[in-house]
Amino acid sequence: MKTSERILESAAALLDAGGTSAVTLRAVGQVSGVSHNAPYKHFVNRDSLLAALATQEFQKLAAAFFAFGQEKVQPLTKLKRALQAFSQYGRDYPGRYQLLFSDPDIAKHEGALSQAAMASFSAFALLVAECQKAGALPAVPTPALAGLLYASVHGLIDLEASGRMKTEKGFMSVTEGIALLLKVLAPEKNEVLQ
Amino acid sequence: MKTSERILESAAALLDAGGTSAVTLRAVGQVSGVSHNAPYKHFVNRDSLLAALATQEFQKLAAAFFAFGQEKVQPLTKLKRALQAFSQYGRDYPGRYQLLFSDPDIAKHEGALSQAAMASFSAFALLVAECQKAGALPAVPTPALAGLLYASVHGLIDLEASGRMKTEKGFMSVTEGIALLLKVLAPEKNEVLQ
DNA sequence: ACCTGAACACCGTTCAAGT
DNA sequence: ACCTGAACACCGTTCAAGT
Repeated sequence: MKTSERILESAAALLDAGGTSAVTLRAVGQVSGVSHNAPYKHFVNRDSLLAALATQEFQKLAAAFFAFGQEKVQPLTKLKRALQAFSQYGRDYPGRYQLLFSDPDIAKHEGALSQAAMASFSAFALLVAECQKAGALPAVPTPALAGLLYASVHGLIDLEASGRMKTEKGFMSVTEGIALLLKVLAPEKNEVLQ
Repeated sequence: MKTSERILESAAALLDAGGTSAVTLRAVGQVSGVSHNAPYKHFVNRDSLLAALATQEFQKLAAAFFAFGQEKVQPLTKLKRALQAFSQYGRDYPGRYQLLFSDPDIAKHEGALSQAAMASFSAFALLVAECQKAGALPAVPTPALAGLLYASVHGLIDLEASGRMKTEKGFMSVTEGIALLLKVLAPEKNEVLQ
């Protein structure tokens, strides 16, 4: 395994274990079995290392969305599975999820990272478009509908993780939120919601 | 003006100008006209200073939501104004917004901060409940519906800021997203959407 | 080509001392 | 009670040197 791959792997592990502040070049070096500035031989600096990691993760996400599109099931089932996998990713890899979707420094990057992020959203939008064609989602502009779904699920994941939706009376889970959203979005409510 | 207030004000300014990493105690001290460790006389450490700032901001947000509830207009108009103000806050004070809703270290805090965050969401949920009573929103459980709305708007703000919803074909604005969500949520679609 | 170790500037935090 | 300045450990980054 190449050193650069080991460095990315170490960074991902540290990120999920202790958040972005735990990803110090010294810790990355130690976990990877190299010195604290060996990473500079593979990435221009710490920020660039994190950007490379984010790019890789966005590519995985796009591939996962694409794979759901290939399954031989109803379009709405594909979309539900994709949404489920999306929220599961946020739960399993909170550090990486935060890096991809809520890190302002990472968000500034153009080029490969931005391209990979766009590709992820485009792959997701394809699933939405397919549902619309099948009449399972309303015939509004696809980018708007896909954006709303993407944003809502992200918001649910983010707020669930931060506990910002708790009240005295109750709170909301990501799964419930997605179910409610799909329910209100269904053109024929009684048919789609079992 | 008390030193502790000046410190919080300086921290807020630095936060919006350069993100959380720009809020160093040395910079806060300099902007406040005190030494780099005077903050320790008012807050136990840097994290606690940021938590105090977040608490203050959540209280402002809760007060703003409450104020919209007092206006003499239709319930749905109150809600729309509140959502509009919410997204405007995210645009005007990106650093503070990120601190309140997407900072994992801040999210861990219990006590006053957690209480203030819950109070903000509760105040928002009241506006949603009023819309439901007036028949302007569906009669599903209020925490679920309020949570979905809160999460969706947060997701739209967050993804718009990070540019994660762009595609080759188009992208989505917060305002459009809110409008679309309220449109699909309206029980009598034709009536509510003008 | 890839890596190491020393060095530098910066930061959070602690501590002794000042009014 | 409130503040300051020195000091310490840690971090990103640079640089000269090693294979």
